[in-house]
Amino acid sequence: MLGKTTEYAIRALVYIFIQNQEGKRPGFKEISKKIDSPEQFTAKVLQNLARAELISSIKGRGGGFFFDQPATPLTIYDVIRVMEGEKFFSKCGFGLKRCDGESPCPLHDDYAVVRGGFFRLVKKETIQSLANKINEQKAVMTRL
Amino acid sequence: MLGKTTEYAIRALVYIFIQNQEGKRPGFKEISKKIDSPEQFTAKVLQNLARAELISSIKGRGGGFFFDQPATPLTIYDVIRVMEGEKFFSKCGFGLKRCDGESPCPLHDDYAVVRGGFFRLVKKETIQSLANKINEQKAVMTRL
DNA sequence: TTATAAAAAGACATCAATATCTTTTTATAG
DNA sequence: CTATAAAAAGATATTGATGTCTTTTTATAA
Repeated sequence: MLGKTTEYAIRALVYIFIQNQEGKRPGFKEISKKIDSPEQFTAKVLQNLARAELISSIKGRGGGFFFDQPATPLTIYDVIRVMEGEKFFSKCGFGLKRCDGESPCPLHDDYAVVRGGFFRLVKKETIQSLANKINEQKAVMTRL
Repeated sequence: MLGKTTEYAIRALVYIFIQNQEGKRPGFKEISKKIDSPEQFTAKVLQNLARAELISSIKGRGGGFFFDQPATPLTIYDVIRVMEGEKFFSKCGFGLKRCDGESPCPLHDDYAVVRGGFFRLVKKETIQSLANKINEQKAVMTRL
């Protein structure tokens, strides 16, 4: 479904958010260790997230990654949009270049339902809500 | 969602099925033209589908691709399983190597619902049902 | 039995996603 | 001001998905 790069992004954001709650600003080495992702590649992903202004970063001693507005919910939808692009949510399931109610592919109607469910999911869940589940030990961050 | 290769496979199967209904056995050149896919690559995809016994093929003059048992429904699920592998349906949405009710990722429950919807879709729809929609002009095979 | 048509097979080629390595820039501590 | 810590940037590498080209095998028709 999502590319690895997007998965790293979501996991990294959740980890950063949780660390921020404790007043810390983790760096990419720590993050990659904790979310089980390749170190340098994670640095690139974090760079992209910072450029897209989903997070902020500070260079130099004591630097790291953090949320400027931790109270503002950041939906998984927003993360996917930044990482995968907008068309991710509209691509035809049958592979047609164009596909709509006017001249639909044979999967169009059923696929619209499933996609709608996915859309609601990523609009409902946020980095904050995922972090809460982990804080409340209703979910885990990693697993061997 | 699905890889291009799988999309070509599904479109090709639907086209072959429709042609078979008219007593014809299309070859890969005709198929690739009609489903808008690269010619040689489509030949490889068809080879794989034949090796997996989802279709049969005949070499030589008058040869081409066809369904041995056109009356036996072939689900989209079966096609995806052959093309993408079984794990396609169980991969964790958050990217964890293992993820289940015991120690779920923070997307687990919501994701299970969406995936369930997708699973029902691909188990319900078949090459035959897609072909019917096209025959009845309720859907189209390609679009520029 | 030879020419032809078609799929199968094998070898490459290209491109995007994923990943690593090195150098540069920036900030802070001492 | 110098050493150090950290992110940013640039260059390169690897891998898997996608795509092409050439040769081989198989079947049929004439």
